[in-house]
Amino acid sequence: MRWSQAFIPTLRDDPTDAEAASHKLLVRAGFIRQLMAGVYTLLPLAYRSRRKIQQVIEEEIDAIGGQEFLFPSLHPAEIWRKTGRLDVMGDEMFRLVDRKAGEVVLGMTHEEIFTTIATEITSYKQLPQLWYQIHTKFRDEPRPKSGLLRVREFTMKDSYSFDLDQEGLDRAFDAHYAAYTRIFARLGLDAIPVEASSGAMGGSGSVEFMVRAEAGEDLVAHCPNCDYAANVEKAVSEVPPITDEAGPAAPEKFATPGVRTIEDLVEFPGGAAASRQIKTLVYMLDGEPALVLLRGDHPLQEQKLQDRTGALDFRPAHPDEIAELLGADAGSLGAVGVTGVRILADESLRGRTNMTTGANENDFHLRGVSIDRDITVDEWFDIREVQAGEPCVDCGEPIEIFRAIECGHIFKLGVKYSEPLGAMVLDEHGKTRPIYMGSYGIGLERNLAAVVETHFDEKGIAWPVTVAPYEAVVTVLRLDEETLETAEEMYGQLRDAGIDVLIDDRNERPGVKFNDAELVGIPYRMTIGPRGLAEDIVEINERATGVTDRVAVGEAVAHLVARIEAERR
RNA sequence: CGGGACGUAGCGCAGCUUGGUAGCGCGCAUCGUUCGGGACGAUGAGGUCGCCGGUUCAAAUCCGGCCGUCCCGACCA
Repeated sequence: MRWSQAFIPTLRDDPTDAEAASHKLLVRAGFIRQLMAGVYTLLPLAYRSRRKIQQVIEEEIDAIGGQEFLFPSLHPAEIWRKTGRLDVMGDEMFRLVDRKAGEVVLGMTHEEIFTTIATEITSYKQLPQLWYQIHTKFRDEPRPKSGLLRVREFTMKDSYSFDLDQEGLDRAFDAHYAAYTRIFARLGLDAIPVEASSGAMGGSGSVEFMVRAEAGEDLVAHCPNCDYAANVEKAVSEVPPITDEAGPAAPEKFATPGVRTIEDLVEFPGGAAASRQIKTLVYMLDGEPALVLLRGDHPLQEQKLQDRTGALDFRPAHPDEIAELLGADAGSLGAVGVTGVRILADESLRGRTNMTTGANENDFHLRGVSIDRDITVDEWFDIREVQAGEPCVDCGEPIEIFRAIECGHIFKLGVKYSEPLGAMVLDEHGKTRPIYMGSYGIGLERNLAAVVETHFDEKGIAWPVTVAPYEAVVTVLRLDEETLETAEEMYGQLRDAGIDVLIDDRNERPGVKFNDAELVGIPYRMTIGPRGLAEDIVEINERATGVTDRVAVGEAVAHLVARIEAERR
């Protein structure tokens, strides 16, 4: 490709509305343009990179036995109704009505649709099967952001495994785990597998592949010592035991004027340390109020609460709902003596005595509260969010918490979809059994953005060869006859050698060409100018390191081809 | 959904307080001089000032409504 003819609209300024590095750079370097909130056009450079990611994924999924399909994006709402997910997905699902008033949805994932085809599997002899596609997903995200990191229309590789039993599913899951590890490595991503919440997908277990990045929207708890890693939505840590005094025979009410927060009560004379307080939160779970109890210094992890309770509709209660329920405002709430309301408590409160909590009367608290004696806890859960520095459950070392991008997610689904949709087989004893399923997803554009998030500097993007839109650019410094002729010769030879190469034949000054090549992030630049040619040399510059080698004209192509091929993987 | 901000040329912005000819930088076009790290000069093209309505002799500017976009919190590849 000739740069003079290529549509590579680079910009001098960062777009104002971009925050994330990948967002700024992909716009500025001419890879993407926004069409509307969370919807982007991939310009030729981005499309080339995405195709390379796609190629890597196809190779690795094919290598574990994947068969590639292409499923529709338009789905009848009815299929989603059968598994109950028409409601679960809520407003995140794009819905439309066709001319015959039929309810139609746009696919946001494809468990139901793949399973519909899988009903044609009738015998255990046909198992296992591993099916996948690389296609568009639509999700009406409440808040698209950060360029390609979180969008409403995107490309996903989604695969689905079909096995006779749990052991088969485990094997398919492990095969994907290994394939994903290879995929991310080839893309130049340092992806950490972490335990994750399964959310709306359901099933028995899931692993997310997380890439550490400032622009990431997930928090990962990680132990640097033993490599324990989990999404904070799932992560656990040790809670050092606390020895309480027995306390009084019954709770004692005391006045706490103006005390509204845990911190206020810590400071208040006659108050209590945060670890000796009971925090009382009110949540509406599917329309029903529930008290949620935690230690004063422990934050609630809402995803855990949602996972444990299975609530679909889920929100903190409004102030008026709280007042009506408990007769006091947030800041003076407690669970002592409360009946007729579901009370959920975090495990760390078990057996605690002599605690302090709100009295359900504004400006009053109770001290000397013993959980078992004074509060009717209906359900005990692990619902607290782990904090950096807490001891690792496996080795006791302090855990760290960092931001990360979820680049892939693999799920053990079990029979959640096969049973309601009737994907059954006869086993070797002639018995009807539901197929065990897994599902496995990688968002292509998000991975593209994740590569940028981890491969850039002040000059622009620095693509790994495996994802770069072009592997090399031949930069022609002067368009005089001799220089141009040599450059064309090199360009032709590189193309013949199978290199994805651009020739920058624009009538621009060298600085413009250097800056554009560095902004776009092409891994190797062959610089050809009259000065070098006078000495029979060209320069080969590596974008990532900035290192420039002077190479004899006659050896330059072979030199560059060898380096690029070594990095293709 | 709750909170905050913004919408003026392809991109980045000023003008709005105090109503009266729509401006700057970059980019773009033509010509000339330049040419190993975003050149210089000359000439020029390009804007329904987000949309609808109101006030006014007159609205980018004042008022009302709507739409769009971004950012911060609750959701996911």
